[in-house]
Amino acid sequence: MAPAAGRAAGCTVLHVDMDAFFASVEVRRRPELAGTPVIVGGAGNRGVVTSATYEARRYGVHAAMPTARALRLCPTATVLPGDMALYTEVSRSVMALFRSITPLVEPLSLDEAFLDVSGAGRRLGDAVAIGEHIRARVYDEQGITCSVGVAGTKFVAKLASTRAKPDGMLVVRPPEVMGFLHPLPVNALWGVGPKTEETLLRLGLRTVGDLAHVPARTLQRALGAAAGTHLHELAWGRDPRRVVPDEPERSTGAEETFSSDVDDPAVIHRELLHLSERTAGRLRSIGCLARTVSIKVRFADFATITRSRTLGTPTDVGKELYDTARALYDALGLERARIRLVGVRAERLVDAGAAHQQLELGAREHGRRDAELAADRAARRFGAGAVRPATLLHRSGRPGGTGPRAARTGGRGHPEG
DNA sequence: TCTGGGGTCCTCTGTCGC
DNA sequence: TCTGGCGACAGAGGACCC
Repeated sequence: MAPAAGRAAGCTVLHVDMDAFFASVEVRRRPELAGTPVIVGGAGNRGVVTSATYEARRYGVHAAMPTARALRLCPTATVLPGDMALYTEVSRSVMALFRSITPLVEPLSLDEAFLDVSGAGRRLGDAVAIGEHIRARVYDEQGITCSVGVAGTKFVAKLASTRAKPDGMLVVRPPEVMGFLHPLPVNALWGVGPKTEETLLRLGLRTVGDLAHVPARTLQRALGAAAGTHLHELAWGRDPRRVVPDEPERSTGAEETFSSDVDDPAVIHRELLHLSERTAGRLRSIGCLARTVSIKVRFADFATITRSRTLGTPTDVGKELYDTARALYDALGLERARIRLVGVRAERLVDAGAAHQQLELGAREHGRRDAELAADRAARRFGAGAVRPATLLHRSGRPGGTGPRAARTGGRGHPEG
């Protein structure tokens, strides 16, 4: 492994990952919190940690941990609800910085991205120089730190940035890949979570090196053809995936956990309407229509089911998503079952521009969609929720604590690291 | 020590048309 | 007319990621 200095022959992929992103942005906004444990996450009885400063992590706090437990481990921590609008804005600036270096930027989430810098060398030097340049500029312009992994493949670059954290950079040249990879535990590999790790440990496979030295057939039998082949390839450092900018979205949706379990169908219906409106708004904002609508229902015992239906005509209209979502829910025939969470997703997305041209031929009814577009405009001007269906007017502040969690952290991901 | 929210991908199964 | 094989597709669920 090369420290930052030195040439980066064969290394054209950078993985850049912000350190404790949400928490770092909060500390930047409130400098008096610098050097103290800060947790960003839901503060309600069902909230979880979204991001934590390294000072909090020393107490064992980590992402996805219930906030209540995190506070037991680290009672002095400051808990903040999170500000997705701010994190999105910082993320946009950082991604714009990356794109000023190379057009080949593939964002993975708000706080990390792959960069292919094979074409940027003449201007800015080799991948190592570019990595240092990025780290300096992110700190100067945003006041937060990031870590960078440099390698010849995406997955080694990602592992390298993880090892470099916090506020570091690690270069893994092609001849060094096996020495870097093989001592790592199997769960370091992308795609190995708790279940797969358990299966691998049962086979006596503890390290990436162990995995590399069993026949691919063994892994395929244990994990399925795709996963087995994939992991075996990764264990030998083979990852042909290129850095691909502007991948189209495949689905979008919204879900809510109630602050206490709900058994009233009227409350569930109202929530499905709200989630359908949110999902439709997102579809319109990304210029897509959904061919399939799916719902998710999580019961009090955490058992989760999904149901889906493909529409005759793709849509981005909240009312149409809701009609399907409600029909799917009603078809479950749940008699006063205690429900913890409901969700609505729009799947098999198609480009709205192309689809609408076809819809013109069918002389579709436009009234509802026009009304929702007008609501979008009102929301942009006066704020979210400025216009909403009459049945949702009394949604907030429902008594009995059966509404969605009060302290929402929103957004995707735990920008950890 | 009780488990959020937004996603992607894969596998299995059933159905349908040929 | 019935049956089986096959591919395509839809639906459900699981695992995983951030």
